Amino acid sequence: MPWELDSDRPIYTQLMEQIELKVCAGLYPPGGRLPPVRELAREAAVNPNTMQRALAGLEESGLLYTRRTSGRFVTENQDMIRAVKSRLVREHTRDFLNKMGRLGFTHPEILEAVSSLMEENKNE
Amino acid sequence: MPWELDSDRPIYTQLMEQIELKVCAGLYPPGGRLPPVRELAREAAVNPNTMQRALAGLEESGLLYTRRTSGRFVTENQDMIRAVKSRLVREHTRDFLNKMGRLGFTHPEILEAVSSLMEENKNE
DNA sequence: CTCACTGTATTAGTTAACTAATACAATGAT
DNA sequence: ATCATTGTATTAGTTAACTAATACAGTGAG
Repeated sequence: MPWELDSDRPIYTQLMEQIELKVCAGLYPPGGRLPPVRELAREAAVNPNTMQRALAGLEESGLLYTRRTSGRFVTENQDMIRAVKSRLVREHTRDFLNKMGRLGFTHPEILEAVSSLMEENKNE
Repeated sequence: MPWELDSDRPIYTQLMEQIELKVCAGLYPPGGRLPPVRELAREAAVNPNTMQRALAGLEESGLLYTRRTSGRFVTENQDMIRAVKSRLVREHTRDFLNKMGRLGFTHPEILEAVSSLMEENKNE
């Protein structure tokens, strides 16, 4: 299946986010090998150069590393992965609180809104 | 002060969001007149054409309307404004739950994360 | 009437993102 | 040794977003 890509932000940014997410979720386990650039690009329905750029970005941050001719791998450093995950949690939560706050919601009201939407989607 | 603009998404989209937000928050009250395009553009530190595009978008959705030579106004239809606000709340909450879910968080864990970040920022 | 102010339209130019099509070098299996 | 596979680099072309600089038309106050 093609990846969920939004047309209103740079593709390579979204690719970085999605790969980061897959690593945090354990879909690409620590030390594990990723599919080749060309295959990832095909999978995401994206030009290989774009995927290459996304991967290079994640490599810069240390989450991935390359063995020149044998493939690209997830870091074995589980602490780093945990740190990325924590960062994402904080960012998402902070952004959410910020957006709701700007809409005039108080903290208790926010909790209420979250709970009620959870109730609605209990089945998932 | 210049508006909070992110460089990784189209400016006019962000302008639309921010104006929408100001309307929902009552900063631009129902039926009220907005500042002229040129002034809004100056305020946001953006080219007038870009601001014009954003405003045209919001007009298309019905949230704003124009009296050709005397200015641009917020709709008097308070139900529409309430509807927009509800939509935003739902979208933000849904997105947040989705992101946290992908990171492997259960519903109780999400509530916990929100509460704890609220505690941290009680002062705001 | 005149003039400043309103929204709108047009034309041109810049830049970044993305696609496309290759080419190269290193490795490892056969 | 050969050859397919790996990541990487290069060059070119397209498109959308944004800026820039004007020009136009209607309105309302003086």
